[in-house]
Amino acid sequence: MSPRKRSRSSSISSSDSQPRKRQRSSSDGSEPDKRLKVYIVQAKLSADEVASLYALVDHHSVNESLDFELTPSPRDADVIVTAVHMRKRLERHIDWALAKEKPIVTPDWLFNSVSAGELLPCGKFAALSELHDETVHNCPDGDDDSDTAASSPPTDSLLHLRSPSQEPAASADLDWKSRYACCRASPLVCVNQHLVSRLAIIRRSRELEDDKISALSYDHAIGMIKSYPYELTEDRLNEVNSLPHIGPKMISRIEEYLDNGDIEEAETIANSQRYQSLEAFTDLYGVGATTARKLYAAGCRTFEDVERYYGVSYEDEAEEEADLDDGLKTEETDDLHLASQHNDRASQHNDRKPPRPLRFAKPKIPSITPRVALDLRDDLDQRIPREEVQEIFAVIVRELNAVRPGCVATIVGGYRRGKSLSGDVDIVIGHPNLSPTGKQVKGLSSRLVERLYERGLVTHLMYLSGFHAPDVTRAAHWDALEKALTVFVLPGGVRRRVDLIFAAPEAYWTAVVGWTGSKTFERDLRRWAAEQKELKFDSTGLTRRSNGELLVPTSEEDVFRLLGLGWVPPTLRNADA
DNA sequence: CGGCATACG
DNA sequence: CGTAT
DNA sequence: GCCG
Repeated sequence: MSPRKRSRSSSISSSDSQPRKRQRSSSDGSEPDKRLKVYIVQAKLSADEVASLYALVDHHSVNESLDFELTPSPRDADVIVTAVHMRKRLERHIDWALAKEKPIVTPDWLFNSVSAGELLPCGKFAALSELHDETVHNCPDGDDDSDTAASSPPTDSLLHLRSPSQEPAASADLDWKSRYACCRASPLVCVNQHLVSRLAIIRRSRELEDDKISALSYDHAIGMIKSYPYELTEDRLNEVNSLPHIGPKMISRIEEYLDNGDIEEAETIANSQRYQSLEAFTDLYGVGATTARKLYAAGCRTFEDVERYYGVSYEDEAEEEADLDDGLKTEETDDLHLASQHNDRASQHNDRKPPRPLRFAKPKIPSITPRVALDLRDDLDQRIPREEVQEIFAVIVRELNAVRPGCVATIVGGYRRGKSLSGDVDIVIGHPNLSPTGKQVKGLSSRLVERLYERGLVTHLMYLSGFHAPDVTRAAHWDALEKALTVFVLPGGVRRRVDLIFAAPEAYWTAVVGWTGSKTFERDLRRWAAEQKELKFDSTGLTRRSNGELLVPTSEEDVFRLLGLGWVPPTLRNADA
């Protein structure tokens, strides 16, 4: 019942000079330095909103005049933040009786409180009108006086929130002439997108033909053009010619494009049987460029050929199969009772209908085999609309909270960069309240995946990992990251690739940055860290090259700060074609 | 002329 | 060799 | 294929 009164004002913060405008009216003083516990209902929040809110709470968890902390359970919360506005919807996350005892506010309350530098009255931010009065009464700011004082600067929080379209201003020191993609603004679609798409064909061909270095050069050139802010014309050629990563070869490509509206080699490649076949084969999970070339060399041109190839080889031709199997991943993980691999003929039957628990053993989650990959292709090659990404995310968050309440999750990958259609769903899951070294982190991945499998939501497990730090100094954090690459399906839906990345608290923000992409953006982040800052950046974190010191960012912006980089919003990290 | 991101199964 | 960004 |  009693709303927690914050009584902390003895801040070490130097920026604390400003007297608090609004004193705790009823400072019962009994509460010693209690931080304001915030529970965030993730439902109906976009990945960016969740990330922003988390950043906000996290950033203001120490050393600020406002100090928040995340709480795993709504029961312990001093305030509940949600974008849900309907009772029914909220009841799926919070018991109604409990809800009546708490202030239930919109994310704007948090944002505006932070910009105002004080806890604002809740009245204007009640998430459910039905609970307006309770919210006002339980508000952690002064006691009541609902909306009167809210004349402050409430609206239009300066802080970023909302959908990816309403990003915060990109920082001023972005420079489209930089040789690092992480210093430039790369929109999803650029003004010279058609040229980019032509170069991307050549790039892809180089990759399929195992010319990685040439492919890399095209990646760099494409990245430069993606962030070049003007439409390319003859009179801009000089300028473009002086850009990093644009050399003689690229310039000649561009000139040809300006002259003819296309690039001949790109056309030729795109029309070639070989390119089309290789491209198609690599759509199969587990088939990369090398295997694709092998299949082509073996005479395959279409999926039917591949189907026949594997089908035949599985039934009858053991020898021929051995060759290709080398290129297809298959290893058993004991942890999770993976189904036996394709080498085990007996497992071939259970492809399509997974969740049939065997009587005596724990159910085994089917893993990837060439046969499975062929069966999954029809589903997995369909792209995923943003709405469904959110739906999948909601389900995962729901199940996650059943397995371990209080986890924080955010959608990363292409979705976060603003793509309207995604190839898969990438979710970074944090454990804000688990101790870094605690065992509670470990195994969360398998427990969640098992649960999803039992409920028929996960049909296959392509990959599962714990994390092993390469560095001795990180021995204590050897389980800082776990990955589960799954095939996920909503009831009656299309099967989708869903990647779950579990990050220990100290690795959370680097994991978010690392998994938001794009690929070229990430490579350049690492190059920048190494070449310009003597830092090492990987998904587990940032380390100082000299002494191996692990730097722990407290927000996504902090990652950029620590790297000495200006902020690049996720939607401007689309350095790839 | 060496290097090009980084790690894991 | 494959996977991920 | 381009950079330092």
